Amino acid sequence: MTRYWLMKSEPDECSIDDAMAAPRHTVPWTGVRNYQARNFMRDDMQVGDGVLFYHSSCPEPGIAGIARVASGVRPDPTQFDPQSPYHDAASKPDAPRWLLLDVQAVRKTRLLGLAELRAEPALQDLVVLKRGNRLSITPVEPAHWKRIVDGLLAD
DNA sequence: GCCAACGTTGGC
DNA sequence: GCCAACGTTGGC
Repeated sequence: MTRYWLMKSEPDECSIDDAMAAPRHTVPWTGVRNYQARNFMRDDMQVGDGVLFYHSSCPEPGIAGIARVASGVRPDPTQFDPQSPYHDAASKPDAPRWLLLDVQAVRKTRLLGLAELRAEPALQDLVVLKRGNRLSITPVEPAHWKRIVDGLLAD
């Protein structure tokens, strides 16, 4: 249904450069530990959907690239790995709690920082700009996608 | 490091 | 089911 998404990644863990350097520019989106974000992946995201690749918890937070959804969901193996910071002892292999999908980077863009996004009147309702937003995956309205990809990033 | 905002947990 | 306590997120 929805065709566009914004996905947050901490660049220390997986930056747009890391994704572009990966085989087929594709990385497994590990570490989602929020039910709403998981349900987006499981129920709503489809191969080919557009993704705004967002860098969070870093010196320059903002949109750093364009990507696409490249697979359906499968269990996130890090939940079963005791060494992983994403380990979830309550999740059992026969009933995995957490899922991931593949994200394929399309291109790195100039950094569209938060201040620039907030300064754009057409983007006032972009979910990631809302106060207190903590969801790591959020839907993006087609008009917002167009404003960002065909507008701000088209220079 | 601070702190606002939010999700989760657990006692009742 | 309520809600206080707690942990986490994430910008600054």
